[in-house]
Amino acid sequence: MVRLCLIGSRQPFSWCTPTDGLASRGGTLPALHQAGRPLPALVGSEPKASRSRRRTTRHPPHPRAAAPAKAGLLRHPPPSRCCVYPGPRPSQGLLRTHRVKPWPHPFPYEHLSSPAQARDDGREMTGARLRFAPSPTGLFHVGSARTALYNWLAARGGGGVFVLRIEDTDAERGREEWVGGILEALDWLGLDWDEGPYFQSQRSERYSEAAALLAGTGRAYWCECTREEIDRRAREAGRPPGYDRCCRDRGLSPGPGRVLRFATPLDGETVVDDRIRGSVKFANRDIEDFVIVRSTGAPLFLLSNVVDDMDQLISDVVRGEDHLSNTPKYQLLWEALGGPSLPRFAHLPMLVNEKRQKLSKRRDKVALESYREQGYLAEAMCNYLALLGWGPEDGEEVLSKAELVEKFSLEKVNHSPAFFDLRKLDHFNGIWLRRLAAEEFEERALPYLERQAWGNRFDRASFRRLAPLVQERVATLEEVPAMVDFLFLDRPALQDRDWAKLSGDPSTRTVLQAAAELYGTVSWDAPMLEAETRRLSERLGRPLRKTQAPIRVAVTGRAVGPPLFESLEVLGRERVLRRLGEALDMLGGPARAEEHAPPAG
RNA sequence: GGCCCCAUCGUCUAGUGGCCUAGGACACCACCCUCUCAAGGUGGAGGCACGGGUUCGAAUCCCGUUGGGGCUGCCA
Repeated sequence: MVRLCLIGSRQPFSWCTPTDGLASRGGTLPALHQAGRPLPALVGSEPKASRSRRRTTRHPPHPRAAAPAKAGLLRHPPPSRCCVYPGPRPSQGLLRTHRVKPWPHPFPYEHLSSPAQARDDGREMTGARLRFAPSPTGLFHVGSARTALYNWLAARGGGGVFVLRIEDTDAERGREEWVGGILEALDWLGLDWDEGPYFQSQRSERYSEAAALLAGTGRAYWCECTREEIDRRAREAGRPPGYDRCCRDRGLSPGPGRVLRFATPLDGETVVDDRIRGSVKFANRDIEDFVIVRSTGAPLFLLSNVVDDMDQLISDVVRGEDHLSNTPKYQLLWEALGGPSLPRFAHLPMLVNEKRQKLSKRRDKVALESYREQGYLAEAMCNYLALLGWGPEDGEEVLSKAELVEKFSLEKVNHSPAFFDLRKLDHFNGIWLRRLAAEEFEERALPYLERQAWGNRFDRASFRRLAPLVQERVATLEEVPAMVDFLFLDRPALQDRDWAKLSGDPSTRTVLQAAAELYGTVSWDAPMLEAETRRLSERLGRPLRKTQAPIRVAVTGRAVGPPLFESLEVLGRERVLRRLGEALDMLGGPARAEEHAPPAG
C-alpha cells in the first residue's frame, strides 16, 4: 500500500498496490529493442467475441473496445479500486500548501485492469478507455479541470474506464507538490478515476525501449545540432525557423548532447479524424523531425504520451485543441511503433481570457484552488465548466454531475473557444449554495468562519440560527463571514460609508433613542421586534425601511445583511442595547430627543 | 513566415436547408415583491463578421475575405 498524505485533508489518499498473484514486472514485458520488430500491443487487438459482451452504447465502440485482457500482464485482476478514500471524504477544509510524500514512489504498473474489472464495480462497460493526463508543472488549471471533467463525463456516460496519468517526464519543471494538487483537485470536483495514477517518471524503461525500437528501425535518428545552430542555419538560408533534417542521414550513434529525432515521412499526408472537428489533413512534409528523447536520455511528451496510450489501452483521447497540431506526430509515432488501431480523438475548444487568448498561468487567474478558496462549490464549478464548450439541447443549464453524465455528448461539443465568465459562475454558485441542505451549508461555511480573526468568540449555535437567511443571500462561501460577523465581534465592524450616511442624517439620533427605549422592554423575538418596530416607525412618521436602516448600521455595522429582526433576536437584547448606546455616544452632540420625541403614550 | 483550428446577442450557448420575425442562460435596464441586501416574478434592449456562390428557400452547404486563436521547444 502506497500512501500519500495530503496535508490539509483529514484523510490520506491511498491507492492499493497488488499484493497477490500478479505477473512479475519486467519478465513479461515484450522485448522491444530488437531492430525491425514492431512494438507489440500489451493486449490483444483482436476482440474475442466470447468475452466481449457488447453493450448498447451511445457512441460506436472503438475497434479495441471491449477487447479482453490477453494472457500475460493482465492475467490477474487488479485491485477493485485503484484510488480510494478510506472512509468519509475530506472535509471542505481550505487548501493549504500541501506536500506529497514520498515521491517518486513505486509505480503501480501492474494495475492495468480489463474492462471486465470495472464492470465488477457495478458499472456498465463498453470498454472505452479514457485518460486524463496532466503534467504537474503548476497549480491545477481550470482548463485542465474542464478537460478532466469532459473525459470523466464521456467515460461515465458510456460505461468506460477513466484513467489518471501524471505526465511528469520533465524533471526540471515537475514538482511533487503539484501532483498532490492534481489529486486533491480531482477529488474536490468528484472526478474519481478507475485506474492510476500512473506516473511517467516510473516508466522510463518503457520509453527507452520504444526509442530504441524507433532508432533501430530507422524511424528515428540521433542529432547533435543545438538550437542555436538550427536557428542560425535557417536564418542564413532565409528559411522559416525550424529543423532542417541536417543529421537525418549522418548515421550518428547516441552520445552526449545528442537528441533522438523522429524521421517524419517526406511526402504523403496524415489525416486526423476528430470527433469534434471532423477530418483534419496535415501534409507530412510540414511536420518537422521532432525530438522524442532529450540529450539526457529522458523521453519527451510526444513519445511517452503515445507509448502510454498504447500500453494503457486508451481508446479515446480527449484533450485541448492546443494538441491538435501534435496529433499527426502522435499518429506517425503510433504507426512507427506498430501500434494497433489508433484511438479516437476529440479536441476540445480552448478556454480563453477576455482578450480571447489561451488561458495562461502567468497572466490569468486559472488556479482551480483559488476558486475553491473563494468559496465556490465543486457542484457549481463542474456545472459551469461543463457549459463551457457544450450546451444541453433542452436548455436546462442547472445540472448535477449525474444529469451531466446523462446528457453530455462529445459529439455535441462546440468548436470555438470559450471565455471563463466569473459572473455566470457566481450565478451558478448561488444556485448550488441555495440547494444545499441547511446542515450542509453550515458545514461548508464553517472553515470560512473559523479562519476569521474572531478567535474563540465564534459560536456555531448562533451562526446556525442565522445560517438559512445567510444562505440565500451569498454567492460564495467567502461572503458568509461578513454577513454574520456582528454576532462574534465585541463591537460591530462599522463600515465607513454606511456610518457616514447615518451620522450625516439628523433623524438618526431620534430613531436610535426611540429604538433603545423600545428594545428595553419589548418581548425578545423577531416577530415581536418587527411588529413593535413597525409601530415605532408609524409613530415617527417614516417608512419602516428608513427606520431599520440606522438600527441595522448601529447594531451590525453594515447597511446590508440578513433580515434585521432575526439578527437582533440572535444577538440578544443586552448587546443590542449596548450597541445602540455606543452609536448614540458616537453621534455625540446634544440630546434632542425632546424635539422629535413621539407624543407620550 | 509556415501549418492548423475557429467565427450566432457584451458573455456562455440552442440551432445540422424551410418549424427562425434566431430560442435559452449570465450580465444589463425597467417594473413587481420587499425591513436592507439577495432570491423570486414580469417585461425590455441586444446577435447569425463580411462578400460571393449553390438552392424555390441558407445562421445552417461551398468558395473567398477579414478577424481571432493554436502549434511551429531538449514544455506538456
